[in-house]
Amino acid sequence: MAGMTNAQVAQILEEIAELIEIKGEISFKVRAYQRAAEAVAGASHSLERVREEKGGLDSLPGVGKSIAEKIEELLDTGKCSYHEKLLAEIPPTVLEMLRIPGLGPKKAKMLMDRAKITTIEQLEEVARAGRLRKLPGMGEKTEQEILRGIGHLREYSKRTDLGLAWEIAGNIMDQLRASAPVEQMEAAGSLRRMRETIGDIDILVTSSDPEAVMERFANLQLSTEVIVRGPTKTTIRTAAGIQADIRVVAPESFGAALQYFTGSKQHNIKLRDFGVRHGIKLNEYGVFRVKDGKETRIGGQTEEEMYAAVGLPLIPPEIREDQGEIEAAREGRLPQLVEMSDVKGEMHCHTSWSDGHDTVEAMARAAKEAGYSYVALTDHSPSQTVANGLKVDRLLKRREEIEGARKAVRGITILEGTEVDILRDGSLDYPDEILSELDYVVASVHSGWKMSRDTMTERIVRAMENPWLDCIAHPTGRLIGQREPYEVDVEAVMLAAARLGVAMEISSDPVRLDLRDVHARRAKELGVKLMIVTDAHWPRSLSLLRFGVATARRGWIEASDVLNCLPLSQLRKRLRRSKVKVRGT
DNA sequence: GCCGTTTTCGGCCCGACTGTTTTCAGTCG
Repeated sequence: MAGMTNAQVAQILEEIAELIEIKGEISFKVRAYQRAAEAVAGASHSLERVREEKGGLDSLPGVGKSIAEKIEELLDTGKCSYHEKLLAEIPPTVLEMLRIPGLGPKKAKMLMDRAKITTIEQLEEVARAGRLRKLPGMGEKTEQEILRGIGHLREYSKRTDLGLAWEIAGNIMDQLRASAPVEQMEAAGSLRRMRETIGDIDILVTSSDPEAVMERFANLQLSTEVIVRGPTKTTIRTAAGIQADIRVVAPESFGAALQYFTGSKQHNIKLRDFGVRHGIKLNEYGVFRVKDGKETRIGGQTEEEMYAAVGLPLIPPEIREDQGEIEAAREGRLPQLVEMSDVKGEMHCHTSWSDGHDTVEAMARAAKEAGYSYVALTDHSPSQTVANGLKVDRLLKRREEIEGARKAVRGITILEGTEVDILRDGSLDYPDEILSELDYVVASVHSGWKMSRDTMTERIVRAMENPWLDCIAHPTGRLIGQREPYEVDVEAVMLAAARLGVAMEISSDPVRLDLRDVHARRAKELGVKLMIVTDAHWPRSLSLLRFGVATARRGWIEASDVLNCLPLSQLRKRLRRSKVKVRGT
């Protein structure tokens, strides 16, 4: 049993694409592997399940006979002989060289063939010696660009998390609005789709004076380097490392450009392909009817026009990932995605009784100001000594304070909750009689991360069998860019949640986003109800909700799938504990 | 290598910018 994850298989397919691109295979073959890699990475089932139960591997879009065979080999043996054969010709260090901005497959091949350069270190040495410029297609500027690119790669090799990218983009747009002649302005790209990490920030504007906008953008305070400076496009590197692009487009093309630059690439390819079949051409300037070789412009000012031209309703940016959204739009079954305003209460936050930074009353007031009608205070349980977890005596003292706050803060219901630890053996960190007295119990793993996959899965499922457990918090424990998820069979946990009526969280913290988008989508299929929460440790973190809602939207989640979109009375009836009480009394 | 409302063969999205070029290839999104 090789036990490869979808992500691992996707990475190998992606590597095959890069390797054959360096070899000089036709671009369509390269794209076929890239497309297959994306389909695998975005699949909502494990590849094993797709193979056994879901119509076979070649049912994935972009996966045919040949690639399906390679995936089978990977699943069965953990290796792919084609991949290994390619790696014997092109060392993996050459793939690392492709990460250098401005260095693509063609130059990599030339470097390998003409100068025996196969590592970043060799490349750096040759460039520093001023010998790179003597190679064909290279010059002094390319040499410098490559040296800069190597430096940058070392400094900032990772994508930026959604939270930071959102902040920087907001900052840039605020400054431009205040000091440049911009009219319409929107961030496009993966930021608009709210992906969990962002490669770079894309901003689109309309302006009567593009040059002034370019100039202002290039000179923003957070710009550390101007990488491209054209009449309608400028790219800067920001102090945080992430690059930002701005493009000025004509007002009549704003919708077309926004659609185009929002992507995803695969969504756009499919949409264009769909357009071509209807005699419609879409590009970043507009949408055109093509007849007898002549093009007539029929729209482009708004995104709605772009989609309408091919007979589709507007598809929300978060689901433009070529994961069935175009087909759904065509058949009139696009989901009505959950919105911020649908969320009626916060169901996971902390106070200064454990590791939060503010009092019960302050958190309640903050939740009320955020527009909520209820808030569950879920401080940690005793095992979380580092987080000042509450032993039973302090839990009871907190209860008194909550009762006081209920009188002091009107207009919001304060729920007495806990985030109880799931101990190593799967038991919970409070006795049942205590858990039964609370309004709400969310449980999570905070210790013993390095268990085997099976043991961890059993541990969590066992915890869920406790009838007082209402919800599982941040189910995979990952911290994006900092800590890998613990080994756990998410599918098995979700199946247990469906069986037992336990809800699962989407944690909105942009470092967590856990459950992630594809898991949320699968949870919905299985009938698992979700909670979108912030896990706030101080009042201002309540605003992180937007990232959790975005993640839910990326998972095709509707308000009816989310328990804390319900009014409190209905929420209470849907909590797992309500069923215990009915049976028990 | 994949795919099918024109197709089981012959297509496959397309434009901007840059650098190194004497007219265009490579990279990027």
